[in-house]
Amino acid sequence: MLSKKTQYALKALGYLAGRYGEGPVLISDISKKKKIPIKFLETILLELKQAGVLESKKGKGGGYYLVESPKKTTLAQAIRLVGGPIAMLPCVSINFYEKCKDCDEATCGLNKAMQITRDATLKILEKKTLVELIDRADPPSAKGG
Amino acid sequence: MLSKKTQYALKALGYLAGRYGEGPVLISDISKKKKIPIKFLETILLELKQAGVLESKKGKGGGYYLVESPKKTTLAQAIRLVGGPIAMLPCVSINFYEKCKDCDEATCGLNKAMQITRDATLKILEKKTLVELIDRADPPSAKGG
DNA sequence: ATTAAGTCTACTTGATTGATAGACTATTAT
DNA sequence: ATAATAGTCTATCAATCAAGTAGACTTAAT
Repeated sequence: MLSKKTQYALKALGYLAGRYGEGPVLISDISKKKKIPIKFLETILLELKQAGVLESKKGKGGGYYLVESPKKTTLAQAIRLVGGPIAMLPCVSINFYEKCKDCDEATCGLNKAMQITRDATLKILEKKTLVELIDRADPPSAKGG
Repeated sequence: MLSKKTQYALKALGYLAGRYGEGPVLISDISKKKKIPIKFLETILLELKQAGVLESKKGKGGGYYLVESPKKTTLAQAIRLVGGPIAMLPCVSINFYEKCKDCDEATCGLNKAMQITRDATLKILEKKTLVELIDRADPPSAKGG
């Protein structure tokens, strides 16, 4: 299960993806539209900025925006930025690998099964991008309504 | 990430799968061979018994054993028994479904992406069984060593 | 200077995780 | 019967993490 934080991050990224190219978007705007507690959202966006996917501008006319086109960032990348591992076990994680303390990976059946699962998951999440997260009920340049 | 508890459960099930048909296996045996804290293991095995996959016998010659052949229980079932959902989001879970409070599933891109991921994961975990978890370095009827 | 808006530090609260202790109950063998 | 064996139940504990909140601080535009 993805944490609430990760879910919020993905929602926020999806919203910013829909506003890509329109300049900075207010935290408060994202918070309202995506129903994310604003203070919590602040810390998440900051983290995403420090990770390099977002940029920000302070002061009037400020806000957050995607550094690159939404199609450049995959869902796998996005999840890892805030949510950590995608694999189901540390001994099978690519980016957060940790050796199993008490078992031999060469002979461990669980390890093998989870590796196969991880590969299948990654195959999907590395193909999908932030573009997928743009809400169809939330058009790119909505002016009215 | 699977919790420690779930990992322990899968290891224990794998061990019992390798001993299937040999009668009851001591908790202390599983604990030693799989390096699982015995008191923690007790609660896990009890849970698995209450879920119906294990049976137990008290007193001398007692222990735990699989109710059915290991090939009858899939990894998906095993994980759900102790670890809860397999899906990455509640709104996409089959066995632990919860409606998204603040978004419409019909138009939510995240929902769609996670559904596809879930299907791919399940396709694997519903095909693999406890047989896969039998340790190749831990032969079914080891007498020596 | 004033206002707008992001940034940083520091909590708080509650739940979950991982683990342990000890008493209790059922079974087997003597 | 009784002792030994082995699972069962109740209770607890410390540590961590998740989720959310508060408020002071910095930067930029007008």
